[in-house]
Amino acid sequence: MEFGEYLRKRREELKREDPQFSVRRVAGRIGVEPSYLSKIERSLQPPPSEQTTRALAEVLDEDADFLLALAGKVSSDLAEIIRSRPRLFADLLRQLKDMPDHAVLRVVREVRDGEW
Amino acid sequence: MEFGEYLRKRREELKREDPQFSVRRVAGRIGVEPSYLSKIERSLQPPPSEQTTRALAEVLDEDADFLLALAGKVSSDLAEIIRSRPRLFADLLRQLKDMPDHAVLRVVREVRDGEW
DNA sequence: CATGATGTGTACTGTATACTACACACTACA
DNA sequence: TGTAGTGTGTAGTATACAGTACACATCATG
Repeated sequence: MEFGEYLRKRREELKREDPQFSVRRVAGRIGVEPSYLSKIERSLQPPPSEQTTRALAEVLDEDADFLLALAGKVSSDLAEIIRSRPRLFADLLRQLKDMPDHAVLRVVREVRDGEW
Repeated sequence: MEFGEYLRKRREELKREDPQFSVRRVAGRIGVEPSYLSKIERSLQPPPSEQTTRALAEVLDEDADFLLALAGKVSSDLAEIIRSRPRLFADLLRQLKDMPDHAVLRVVREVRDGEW
């Protein structure tokens, strides 16, 4: 699903329970013009900046990394991590690229549990 | 060290052994104007596009991921990997962010050697 | 039935990105 | 001494990014 399409679906869903989730109100809360948000939701504009996407994620109670991915972006803190040790993390990611989720999760878990 | 500074150092180093590595010749090989490359090397221009940075890496026999990192960028194939499973890889990277190289390398090695 | 809120269309803006084009002064060397 | 090559300065360009500003028609309701 596209970014705009997803956004509209999610916002409409929340709006059914709470009229606060109108285009205008949400636009107000994230600090952009209503017409701009409207266009984004209908894919007449490309996804907004990382900052605005993060604000949207917060308001719509969505995961920021997920929403940024839909927007075709990668969180700048992740980019920063990679840039700090590019060869190391590049190798790691290319290695894990096609591994099933559970295998990757195992790495996360083992590292977190300090088995190193 | 900055991108431009590094570039110049590396090119000059190669030039000492081979006059092919003049600003003009290198610019020609990577497909940009000499004055543009000159300005980049003196940090009068920001680092070039990913494509041009890759071409530079090839000509200067440098690691592309390393050079892209110096340029403040992340390889688009890595961004693509993250975007394919954003929450998974975001967790992974934030978890490994402060781990020493050898710990991460151990993961890379074990995955490569098929112990999964 | 007036009033407030809603979604959207049109037009425009400022800044950044990623360069090109060309002229110029200098150097090497045949 | 002229000619080929070198590095660099100035000026300009096309495209993308990230929006704003405002008017308009529609809808709901008190």
